Amino acid sequence: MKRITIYDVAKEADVSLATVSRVINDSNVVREDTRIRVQKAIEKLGYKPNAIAQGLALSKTTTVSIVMGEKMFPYHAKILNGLMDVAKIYNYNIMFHTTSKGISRMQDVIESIIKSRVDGVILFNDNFSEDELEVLNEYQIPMVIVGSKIPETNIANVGNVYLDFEQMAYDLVNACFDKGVEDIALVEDKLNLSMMEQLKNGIDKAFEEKGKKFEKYISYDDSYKSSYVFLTEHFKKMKPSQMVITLRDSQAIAVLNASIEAGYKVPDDYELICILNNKYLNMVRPHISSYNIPEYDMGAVAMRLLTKMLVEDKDKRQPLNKQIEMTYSFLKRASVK
Amino acid sequence: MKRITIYDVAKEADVSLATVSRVINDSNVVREDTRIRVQKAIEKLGYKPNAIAQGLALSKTTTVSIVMGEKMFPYHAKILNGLMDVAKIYNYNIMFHTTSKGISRMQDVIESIIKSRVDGVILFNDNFSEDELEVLNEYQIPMVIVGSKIPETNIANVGNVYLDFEQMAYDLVNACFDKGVEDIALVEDKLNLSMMEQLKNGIDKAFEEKGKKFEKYISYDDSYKSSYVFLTEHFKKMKPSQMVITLRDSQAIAVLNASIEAGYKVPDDYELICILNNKYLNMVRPHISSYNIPEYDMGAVAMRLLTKMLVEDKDKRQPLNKQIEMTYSFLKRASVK
DNA sequence: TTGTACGCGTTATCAC
DNA sequence: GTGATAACGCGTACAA
Repeated sequence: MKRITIYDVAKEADVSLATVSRVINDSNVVREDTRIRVQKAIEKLGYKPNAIAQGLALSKTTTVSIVMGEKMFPYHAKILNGLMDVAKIYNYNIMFHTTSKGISRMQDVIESIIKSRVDGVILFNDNFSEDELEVLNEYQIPMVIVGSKIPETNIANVGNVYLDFEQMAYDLVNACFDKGVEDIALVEDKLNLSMMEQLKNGIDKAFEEKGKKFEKYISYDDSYKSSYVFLTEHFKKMKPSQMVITLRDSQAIAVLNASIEAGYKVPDDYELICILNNKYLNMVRPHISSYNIPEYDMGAVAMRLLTKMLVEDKDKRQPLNKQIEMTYSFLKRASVK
Repeated sequence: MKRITIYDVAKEADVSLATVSRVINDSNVVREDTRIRVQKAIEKLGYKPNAIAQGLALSKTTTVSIVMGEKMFPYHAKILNGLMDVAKIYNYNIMFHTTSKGISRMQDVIESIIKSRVDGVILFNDNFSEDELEVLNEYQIPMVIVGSKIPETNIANVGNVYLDFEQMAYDLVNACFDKGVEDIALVEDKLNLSMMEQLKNGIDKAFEEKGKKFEKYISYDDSYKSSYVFLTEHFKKMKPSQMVITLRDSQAIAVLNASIEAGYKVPDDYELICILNNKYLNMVRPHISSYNIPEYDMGAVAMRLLTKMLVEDKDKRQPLNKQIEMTYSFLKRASVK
């Protein structure tokens, strides 16, 4: 079966291809009866415009790339839903790229993004360097980084939709101080080191202001099969801090299980908070406290920001605010007093 | 900054664009010194071939679409990893589409797949009808369906990488019968009705062969906030079956929590199995038994099959086996005796 | 080995 | 309102 083109439709409807093109693109200069004739021809032949040819002719692909660490999949699910839903509204196609840790595959991803001539890029703040942003910037590809706050940069055309995790941690620690809780631990998550750093910065700052030094950053090397295995050992030797903070459910539940099996009780012996919320925190006993993060909205806002950036050139009325901070709230559950 | 094209490179290297094209595509007919000259020009100008134009010239986009239900993201993460890794090996780009339940957005997805002129499609066996496959087939788009077994179809160009969930359930129930366990329940999962049906078919078949009828299909309507809420009520009124089977972790953990809180003990009072494995099954107590499903491999095999199908026309040596059944094994954990 | 010219399927700018 | 025709950027027979 021959791929049918705009020429075939033109012949079938006995018009020129220009007219067919007009019908496709809803140009209102075409007479009603010819429009109908063309529509019928399109129907009859099952014609679908070739987006590739359109892309070439318009220098616009109506496609945006999304780049995500391959292990972050389950954790970014809701953000992705937000991204996809808004993309659908604006009729954007999505090219999806994953980066694997270790070997810097980010280079390859960037390469294919540039070759694909996508109109814009959404980056998760997992794993990329400023240099890599610089490359995308040279090729004039607008991008939005979603997740955590990125450092000040002089790269143009970069948006950022974020939560201020540093502030979150800072406030949390100060709230602890107010309650007289000063023995605070933070469990490392190797999957998202940039977020860990921001949390740690916030905690450090709070401690410093108190004239103290934060020293309970719980880290472990890869020789442990899992954080649970490590923590089981850990709690044999020492008791949990008064307040234990983790980033993801896995670490939180590992802390909970390991400590319970070591004879500790939550929240009587210590309190536990997991920064990133998900349903599993409610499936364990006691339920683990967390933060209500507007994940879906972050995705939706990020994609909407990107679409705005894509039309910014043509539509230079007012400067676009490209730094959007999202808000959160604390979800108090049984794991804290 | 002007988008630089193959012409710019040609001028810079003082050759024709044909030669540049040859260098890009590793044609070995080009002399070494001119190749180097061209390479240098490419470097200097930062030229990246326009994949859109290539796609138009070659009628080939080197892109495949992946279609998935938007809620299935966390559950298909590993399959997706397999898909992405193999796609990367073959240098395929990925267009990502999600379908939402309710309003049949699948139509829109198919529309954009056709327009995009992707070379092939990977479909998760979540939510699509035979009619929709038929449309893709009319447009000659090779596709591979991954997940569960699809019914016999006379649609050409369809591959299937699957687990035989019906057989799995059938074998499981018979194993129960052998142990004298005949009171078996299956908890519904509305997120994946096609898999549920296959499981139910297997159970029905085993019961029928025993001259009995399977009647404990535990279903609940959407008025319940969650399966946990429903099950909490449920176990107040009746005790768990000897063997409870669920599809996903959420239901399994809901059963576990609700039953424990109702005073039952696992596996003493009843046994529990969750078909789809994941790490959370090991985070609850007791650990929930499950099946070891080669998810990553399913993705990898599916993508590899698709790439083979894409070159099949040119390379018609032997018929390709497009029905690939994957194997699984039982993961016995503390939730069974 | 290299260059010329055409085709890939559209959109947009002209004329008419 | 409609129809030629030149882009868009590249691959590739064919010619040189």
